[in-house]
Amino acid sequence: MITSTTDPQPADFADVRATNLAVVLRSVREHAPCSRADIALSTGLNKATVSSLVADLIDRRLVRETGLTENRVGRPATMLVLDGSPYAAIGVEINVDHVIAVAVDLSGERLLSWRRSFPGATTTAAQAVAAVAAIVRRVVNRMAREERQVLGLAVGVPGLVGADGTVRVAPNLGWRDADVCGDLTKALRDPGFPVRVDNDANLAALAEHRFGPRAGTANLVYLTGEIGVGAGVVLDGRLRRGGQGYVGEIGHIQLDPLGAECRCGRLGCLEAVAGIGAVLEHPALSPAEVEIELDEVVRLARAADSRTLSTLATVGHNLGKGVAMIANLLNPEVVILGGYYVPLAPWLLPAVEAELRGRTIAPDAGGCQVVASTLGYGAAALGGAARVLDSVDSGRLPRVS
Amino acid sequence: MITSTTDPQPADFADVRATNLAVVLRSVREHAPCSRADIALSTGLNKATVSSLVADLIDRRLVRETGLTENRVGRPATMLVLDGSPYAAIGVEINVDHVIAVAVDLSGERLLSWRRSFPGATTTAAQAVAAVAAIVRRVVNRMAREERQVLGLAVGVPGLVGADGTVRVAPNLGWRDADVCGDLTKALRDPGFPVRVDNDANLAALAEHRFGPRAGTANLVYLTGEIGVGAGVVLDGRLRRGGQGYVGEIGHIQLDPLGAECRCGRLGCLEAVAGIGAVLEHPALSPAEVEIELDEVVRLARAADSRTLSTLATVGHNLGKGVAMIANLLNPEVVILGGYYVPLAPWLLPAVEAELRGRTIAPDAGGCQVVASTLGYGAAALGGAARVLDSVDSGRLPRVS
DNA sequence: ACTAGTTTGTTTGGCCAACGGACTAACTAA
DNA sequence: TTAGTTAGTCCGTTGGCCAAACAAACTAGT
Repeated sequence: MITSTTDPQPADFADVRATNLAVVLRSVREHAPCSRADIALSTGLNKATVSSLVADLIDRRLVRETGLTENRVGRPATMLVLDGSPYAAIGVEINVDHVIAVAVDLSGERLLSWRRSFPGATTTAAQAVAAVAAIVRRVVNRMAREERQVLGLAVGVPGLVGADGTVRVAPNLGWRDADVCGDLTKALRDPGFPVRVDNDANLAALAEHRFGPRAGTANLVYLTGEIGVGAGVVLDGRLRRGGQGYVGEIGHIQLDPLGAECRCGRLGCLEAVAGIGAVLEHPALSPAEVEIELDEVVRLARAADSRTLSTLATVGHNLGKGVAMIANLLNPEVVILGGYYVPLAPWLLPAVEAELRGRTIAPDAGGCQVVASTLGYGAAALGGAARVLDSVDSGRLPRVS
Repeated sequence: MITSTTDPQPADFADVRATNLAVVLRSVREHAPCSRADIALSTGLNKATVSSLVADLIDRRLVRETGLTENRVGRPATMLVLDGSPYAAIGVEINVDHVIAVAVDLSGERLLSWRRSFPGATTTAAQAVAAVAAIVRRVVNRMAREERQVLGLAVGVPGLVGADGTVRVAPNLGWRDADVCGDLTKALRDPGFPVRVDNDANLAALAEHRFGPRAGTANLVYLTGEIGVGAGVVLDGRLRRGGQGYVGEIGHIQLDPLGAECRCGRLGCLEAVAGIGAVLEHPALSPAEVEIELDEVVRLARAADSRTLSTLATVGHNLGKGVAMIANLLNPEVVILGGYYVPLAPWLLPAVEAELRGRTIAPDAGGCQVVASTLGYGAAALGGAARVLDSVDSGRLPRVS
């Protein structure tokens, strides 16, 4: 059955065409290299229809023919692959002290991955927007030199982002009601591609959903382990944002009424008892110092320093409470730990899993697994690119040249 | 754009037709009585197309012409309404000591609402299935006498229900791994309509989503207040079930590590500190006794008995912690309190709202409101019927006779 | 009463996209 | 060389939407 996202939308031929173009595009992405006959078989579309759709995709330079099969019975098949060269999707993430920009081609191949530090300790929204605009302009120029058309840009911000791309609150950046999307669009002056702003955890979840080892998992949750803790939630194959776009704000849920005081003033927030701050000795460090001290923690843990191990176990158990909450409420197939949790995962995961299993009412934790992200730093930026590719995959193809 | 629920599904004409039939059907449901021209205007479909679609719906007896407009300029319009008479949707809920069966017609009009108590104190799955089969047979007979075709049946069970309709665990019923859906289908012997089993909170959420005062709200959460506490979650307009169907199992999330002991053996579960058990004096009562004692609590609260008010305030604050968790993680537009929470709502809601506002990181609680359900007992049964109507609305129309 | 204007809903013809089957193309195997 | 196999195109058909013309049935104004 056809089901439109916004319900009362009628369908016509154009929709059928767009749907089937997207189906074929996804099929090529999944099975490349493959022949038209393969696509017809795997999608159930008629061979003639597939030929027509593929011709259309080739016209749009989304798909490319690449040689023939050999040494097989029957007529050789002309193989199809996604055409990587003519397009690019850009993702950016804004962090406390730096921005990361990533560009990928249509097949998800990473074209570039740039990082730029902010000069000062704190950054206003306007400064950040200027920095993002600058780096994006450079990326766009690079793409233009490679004769790629930019399909879109998505920017991840650690904070509450409304549906319109306005940043309502970003505690770690100190922002409030900043129209990042509007300002950025203005700063880029008629960029010719859509610009979107989203929560960093949301985009990182999308990155895992498209590029991670568990790509394609219909229900997954990504937990950021930065200064703050947030979650990106994919349910039934799509990112869920809720009524105002604030899904996954798990950082200040109280785990223990008698727990440590959080930066937000409340007691026992997940962020306070299971955030990176609970791992390190000295609170309120700069990001660079955090990394240094984190390395030291890893070194001590490797050396089986008992105090470090006990701290990590405590944090792991606290984190496990949070993961169990997610498992009970959202029943994902997998919860992916990102950010600073990744290097600490060997010591955190046992405690997390123990808590998860002990606290979920569903047998076997509802089939929920916990893993550390393998995407590395810049997951949200990569997710921004995934966001752009998603919109292509769901049928917003670039106009034929 | 057309977006299929299971992604790689290609579309063809039949899909366009089914989509547009459903669009017109929903339009009639929403704007009835209305003319073909009204539908064309509101859906954007062509007048000719609407005529053809309406003719099809009339053939299927889903829609009926009802008189002409008068005293208006121009040719009088033939008004259309949903045809209530030829179909029925059945919903059933299984409770600890009784079952409730509800039938509604296509327009949601309630045709009957039957309740049947179980004889013994406890009921096995087999006994319950037999009782449900018996009451459903009687409902089906009644519908047959009224010459209605039964479109489907959905049964709500308070427990973990897998995607296949198997009840994995139902603590309050004492069931484990009961194939309720399979057994019920067998007991009904080729019923000629689809039989589904779902979690009671899920169905109640659907009931609110279709019939409640906040019907149509894209993101809502229903909280059951029975012996156990569970949540049904509607996000982006659809019920979300997660990986194995266990979304919303909030009852045994720990609110306070030092809280009261729960029936599950853990400490400080939501169910233990905010369930109905925390309101009443005597734990482990039979459902009938609970109702009696609940009436007494309401009486005392009305009389401003200070101990009762303080108990309710405590429970309200605890419940508020749970609602805040939901608001932070899922960001719904509304959380609806059901079951035993409804009569207690006047005393619970102030505390719940205070906690909600104090514990949500998003400004204004992310736009989340808390209200008491107005659907009364049998919400899950009504939701079962809603589940059946949903599948009609999304395009699974009954075959033309 | 008659005409002009308005609105409804049907009819007609055109268009578009998918489909099935026939057909051509290009290979392997014997 | 021939038979068999597989790939992809061509062509006529089908089905559903659309635009526009048209018929139907009313009100309003003279």
